[in-house]
Amino acid sequence: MITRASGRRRRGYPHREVVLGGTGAAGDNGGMGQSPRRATIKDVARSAGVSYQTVSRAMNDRTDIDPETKRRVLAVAAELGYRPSRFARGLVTAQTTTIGLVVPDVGNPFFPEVIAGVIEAASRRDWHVVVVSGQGAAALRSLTTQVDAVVGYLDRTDTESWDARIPLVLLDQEHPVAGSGVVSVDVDSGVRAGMAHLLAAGHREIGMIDCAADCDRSQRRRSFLGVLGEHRLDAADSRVERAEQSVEGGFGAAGRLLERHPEVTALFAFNDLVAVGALRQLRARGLRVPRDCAVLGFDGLALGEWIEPALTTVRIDKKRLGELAVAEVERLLDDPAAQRRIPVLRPELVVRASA
Amino acid sequence: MITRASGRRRRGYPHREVVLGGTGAAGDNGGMGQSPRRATIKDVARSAGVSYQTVSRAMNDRTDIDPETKRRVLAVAAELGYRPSRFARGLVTAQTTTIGLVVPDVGNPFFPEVIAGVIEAASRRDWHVVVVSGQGAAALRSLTTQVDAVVGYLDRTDTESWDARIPLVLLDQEHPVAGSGVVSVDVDSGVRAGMAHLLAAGHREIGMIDCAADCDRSQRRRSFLGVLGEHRLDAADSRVERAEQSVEGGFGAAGRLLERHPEVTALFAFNDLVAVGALRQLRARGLRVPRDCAVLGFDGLALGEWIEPALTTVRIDKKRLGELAVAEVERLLDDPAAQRRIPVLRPELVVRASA
DNA sequence: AACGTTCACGTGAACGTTCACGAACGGAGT
DNA sequence: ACTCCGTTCGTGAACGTTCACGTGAACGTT
Repeated sequence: MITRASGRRRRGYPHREVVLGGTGAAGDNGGMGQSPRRATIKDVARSAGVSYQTVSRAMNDRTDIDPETKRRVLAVAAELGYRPSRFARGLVTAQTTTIGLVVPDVGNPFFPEVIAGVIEAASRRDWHVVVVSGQGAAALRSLTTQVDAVVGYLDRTDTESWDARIPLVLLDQEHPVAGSGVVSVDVDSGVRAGMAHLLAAGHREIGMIDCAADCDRSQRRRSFLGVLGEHRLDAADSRVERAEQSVEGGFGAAGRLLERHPEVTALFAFNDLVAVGALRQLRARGLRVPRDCAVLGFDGLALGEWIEPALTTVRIDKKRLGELAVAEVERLLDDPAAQRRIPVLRPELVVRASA
Repeated sequence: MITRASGRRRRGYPHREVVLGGTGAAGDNGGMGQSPRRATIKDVARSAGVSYQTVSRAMNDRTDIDPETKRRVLAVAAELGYRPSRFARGLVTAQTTTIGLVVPDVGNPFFPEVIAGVIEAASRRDWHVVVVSGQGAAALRSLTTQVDAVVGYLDRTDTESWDARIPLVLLDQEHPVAGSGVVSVDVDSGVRAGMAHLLAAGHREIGMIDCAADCDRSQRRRSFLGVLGEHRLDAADSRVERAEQSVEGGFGAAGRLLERHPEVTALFAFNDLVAVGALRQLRARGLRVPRDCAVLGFDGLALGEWIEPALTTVRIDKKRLGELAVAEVERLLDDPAAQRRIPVLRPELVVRASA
């Protein structure tokens, strides 16, 4: 009963892939690999001599289909390279929500831990997570059409062109954007806990390695200088050195700081990565940690306990940060106009060997 | 004011939404937290007194729309909490391909680096990446309906129930699955390079910390024992201790190994995380590295150069691993029946302080 | 012989969006 | 007056899938 030869070719009207191809033609599908048109369920049906519904039944392991028919349909589907369109399917079935996650740099171990937290929280809700890395603004735009909401560790500049078409939850951003949610970290209390520890150990000459100038998170420095001021200590800005958020950045900044202020006996770092760099700088200069100079990190990365000496740090519960962000997304998705009550995560001092 | 109300509506017949709208539930939107039905473009159109096409124009910043109309439509859309369905949109516009990435454990820094590689390679093609972590089988199934292909660092057991509905590319899996692609790592040559380094340094009593028993990657051990045999050295299996792939696992396994074989002067670890654990164990026992006992890692994680002593290791170019995997996906997507030529990644010995 | 039942399969109708058209309108130009 | 044009908007028709039915055959039951 296979009478497919005649009905095979449809009309000669130009399929609109050509028009739309303008978007994709730019980069991908390089060279010859042009697939003229993706096989649809109807192509399979026609080729197998059945109706599209029967194909659907075969593909989805449904009943009401003869095993022999099913086998034949599946064979034809395989031969044609048929893959059901997830868009068409998603349109008619229950739509699983997908959230985007934007992180600036997967190289910094902080973010993988946040990613893990977000993924875990999302999968508890049967949600999916699209992770994009690299510079925010472009990533944001490309996500907007693909996900139901975005969680992002973004700078202020990245969110400037946000159209608020879908909910956005910012992680630890000191400058919230109108119409977006925020999960905040109580940096001030964290810095104070860390500084209290340093002061209690007798340190009076404390330097800080802050993030780079283009980073818009200044709470750590403000709290740092605030604490010094409250204790009537020299709160000169010159004791604050800026660094890229990397081991190399911390290494260099610690070097510059020690050149200018050899008297410092403790270093407070913007994050653990920078702290590790500082640690290496101190070792390179033959200084013992913590005897000659103590080092205090921030973030509480796992690697802090693997290095020597183990890093004293202010830990942020990244799993929980992710969970809170996802919960915030859920709230925003349910009711975009809901009352804003910013969840705040309180960091915790973890005393190890380095301070 | 606009005087178009009468002229524009030629026939006032109720759009047949009435049938659908008959679900009275749709009316009480916003009462409880439950959103009974998501607002569609037609809801916005009706509420704003325009056609759905005009709403579409407003939402997509298109021309052919009066600024005033646009403003009103957008206001209505915001009020109704309207968000365009990405499925409906994806159905009609160019479908951006999305790939899933399954990694067993985001806690192991190896995977974030692979993730970064995959994401980077994907974004070069304007693709999206859905990252799922945790146990494979369930994750795989949930992904199948959401993505166009899957890249996974999976065990054999995870892929057993794979239906091959969409392409699957396995990372460094020694047991490929029928109908899936593979990106392989030439573990043997890596192990040999590392062992050659140890042997050249005079080590003869070499122990190994392998992965746990339920891990199906045995190439490292096979090559390790093979090299020993070729050099007429004691290739006793007793010098191979198994460990969970974590710092703690390596710590414990190194302890057990040293108890049984105090004579070993070098340790070859399954991966860098395990190697770091071994390093800690050695330090805990007062042994100097590499003088008393050398340590050789595998993977080439960034953290290897941050610790003390810096870890000598066999580096896998994870960026490239991701790139190859994505390229493989592209090939499979283009032509599922293409000739199989497994890309092989050759690791490289990085000599640092620990061996 | 007439009538239910089950099995295997086909037929409209959605789902929500964008695209290709065409139409109404006002303001010019001749 | 007429045509012509640009602006602004609406009307079908896709896109590819699943769902709720409907249908015909084969088979048994009354």
